[in-house]
Amino acid sequence: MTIRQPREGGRARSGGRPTLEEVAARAGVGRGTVSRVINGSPRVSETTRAAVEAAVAELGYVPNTAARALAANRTDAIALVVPEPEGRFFAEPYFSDIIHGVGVALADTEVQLLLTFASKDRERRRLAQYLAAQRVDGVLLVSVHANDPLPDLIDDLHIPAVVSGRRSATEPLASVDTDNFEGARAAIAHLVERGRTRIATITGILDVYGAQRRLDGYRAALSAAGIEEDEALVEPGDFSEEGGRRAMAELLRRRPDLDAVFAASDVMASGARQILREQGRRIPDDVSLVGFDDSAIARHMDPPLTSVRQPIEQMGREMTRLLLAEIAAIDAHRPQTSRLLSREQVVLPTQLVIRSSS
Amino acid sequence: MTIRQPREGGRARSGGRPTLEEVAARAGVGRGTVSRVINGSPRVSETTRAAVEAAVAELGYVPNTAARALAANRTDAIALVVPEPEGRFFAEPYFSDIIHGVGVALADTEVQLLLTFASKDRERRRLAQYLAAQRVDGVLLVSVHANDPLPDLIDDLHIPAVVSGRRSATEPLASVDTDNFEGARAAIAHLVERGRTRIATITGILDVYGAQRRLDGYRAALSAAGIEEDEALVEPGDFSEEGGRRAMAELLRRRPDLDAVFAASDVMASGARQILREQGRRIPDDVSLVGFDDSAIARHMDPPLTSVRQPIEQMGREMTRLLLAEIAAIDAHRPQTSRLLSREQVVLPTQLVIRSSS
DNA sequence: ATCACACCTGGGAGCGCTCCCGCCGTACCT
DNA sequence: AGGTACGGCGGGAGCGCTCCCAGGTGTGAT
Repeated sequence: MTIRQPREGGRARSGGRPTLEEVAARAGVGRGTVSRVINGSPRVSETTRAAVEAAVAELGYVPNTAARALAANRTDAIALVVPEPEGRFFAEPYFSDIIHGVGVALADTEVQLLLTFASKDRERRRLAQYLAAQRVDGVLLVSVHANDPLPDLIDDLHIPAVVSGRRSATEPLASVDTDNFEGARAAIAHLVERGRTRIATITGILDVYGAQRRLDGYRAALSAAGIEEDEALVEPGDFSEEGGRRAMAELLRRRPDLDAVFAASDVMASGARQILREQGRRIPDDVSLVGFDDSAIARHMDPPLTSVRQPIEQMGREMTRLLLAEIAAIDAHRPQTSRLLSREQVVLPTQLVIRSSS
Repeated sequence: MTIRQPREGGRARSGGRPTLEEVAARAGVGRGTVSRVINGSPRVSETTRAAVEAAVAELGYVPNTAARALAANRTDAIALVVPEPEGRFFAEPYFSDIIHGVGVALADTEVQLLLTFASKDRERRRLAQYLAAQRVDGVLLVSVHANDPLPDLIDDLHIPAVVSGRRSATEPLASVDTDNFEGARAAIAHLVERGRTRIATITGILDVYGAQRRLDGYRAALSAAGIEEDEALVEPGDFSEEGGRRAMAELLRRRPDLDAVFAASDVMASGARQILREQGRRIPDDVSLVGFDDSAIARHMDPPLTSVRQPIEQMGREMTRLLLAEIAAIDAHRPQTSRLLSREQVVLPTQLVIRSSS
């Protein structure tokens, strides 16, 4: 007969960290009780709780997340998935604000945020694997294009998810979006009020639903003002500065008499401004310029840019709130209960910030 | 006698994902064999391997990371800890490049990168908890100040860690750094060569070791050139644009006759340039300007900025390489083996990129 | 034909936790 | 006094995996 040696508690790295059982022994209680204290269950007497807490403090006990995840089937982590290359991620203040909002919403929870990039196809596949391996309880998806298969894939995996910016009018996932239509409409109405009549627009990438909605708002406002549409005044951009320059040059070529430009992003407005300057147009005397996002660029532009503010940080907060709610809902569900997830669609208002460019 | 119902496989969320056991049954082999195949062990016959792989594919099996982490005591994840507020993180191209390098080094591993911010004290504590909970196998620390307790804390936890930028000449942790001294020395030597003699410097935050080294290099180069030191030509900045402006103004006030400025970062150089312009100094005719980092700012400045390039992406790669090596080393160690971690110190060379500002 | 040895393989034990069943004791009712 | 709740608690079972031992099978040497 062979006596098996106990396995030496995993790898050397475990470094002899205390376990639940050790805390229980120290406090003179059972494992279950310690677990209840750790998880804040009310079904523990005050005295016992105090004893356990003392033992936890003395031993410097920290629950092992892997064990907890395995036993409870939850990870207390959510992922923010960015389907863009790192470069763009860092370039756009948008992401910084979103993350900040998420951070705020997570501040008084125990939930950890993971950042994941998934621009290339290979990374996509890895991400799918990652999610299937149940490493997170839910997913926040930002900057999703209309034809991106990722959201549906995530949905198929039955992983709670919230997207920022609907992909279409009938977004099947829970989403948080800003009122792009109304924001654009207000911007144009403002230009009309200023007496502008030949108002051009540089659109975003139109397979992004929000960009499409901004264009819709532009059109609606013109028609409401009784101004006839003119396709020569609409030029697609790609949300980049270079795209803004290109589109602006093209618009000026086609309609040298334009008297206002609505760019679907501040970055594009900045590009447009360069071209206007180069061609000797004064802003706002000759041409009014309005952007979208109200980013730092808008405030620092010369002249300061009128822009449509999106409450991006709030979007981050809302997304997180929705996601945590979805996760909680699933947790509460027993299999027999019918699955009526909210799939809430939140639309946040925009606000026109008027500066001297218009 | 009561028959206990089996526990229904955790929560509803588990969504009936296949387990190792199910794959084993399907392939007609034992658990151990499937595990070996999944982990690429060579001790499996070709036929068996094929059968298992088929079963894995059919069932769409993905190993559960929590279970694996618990059993093997490793998570296959590392954390990049940024002890700065999100804002600065996004503002500095530095981080973007580091992350890119890390991504490259991780590309053909199964290791996942987590991004963590820990600027405020509260976040620090949470981070410590997080790390103690063994959620990552190791930590990359960037942008560490000399007096930051975080690294030592992490070291006490016996978690493998690599810092970017030593905190002192005798950094106890493994580290990757650039040769700040030599970079600064070369920049000054270049200015001397250009015939400049009254060379000022705007330093970084001097409790950052790298900033101190740049100042040391500045001094060494001057003394090597036989130029007498003049403390009126040294003004501390804080790595910000505003700090650069402030320091430049102060330098011009004290020494209106200066003929060159070496700024310890491109951002500060950009601030300095504004003040030089405002005061009517021509660059480089009246004053030569040199920066540090060779960031995008340097290339886009008017005139383009001479700057010391740091191989930041390579730093990210090196850091990751060191960290993975440390983790592997610990993994291989049995407790009885003495702990001789390398604690390697890598110093990467810098390169002076000469443009028209000098 | 026998033995030694390699190579594969199955499955027990255990990682540290959560969940839940059922026991114990006390307080309250009849 | 006995019965009945109920809050508090202990500990068994199990989450899905890895590790490792022992056993089986096949090969080549004796």
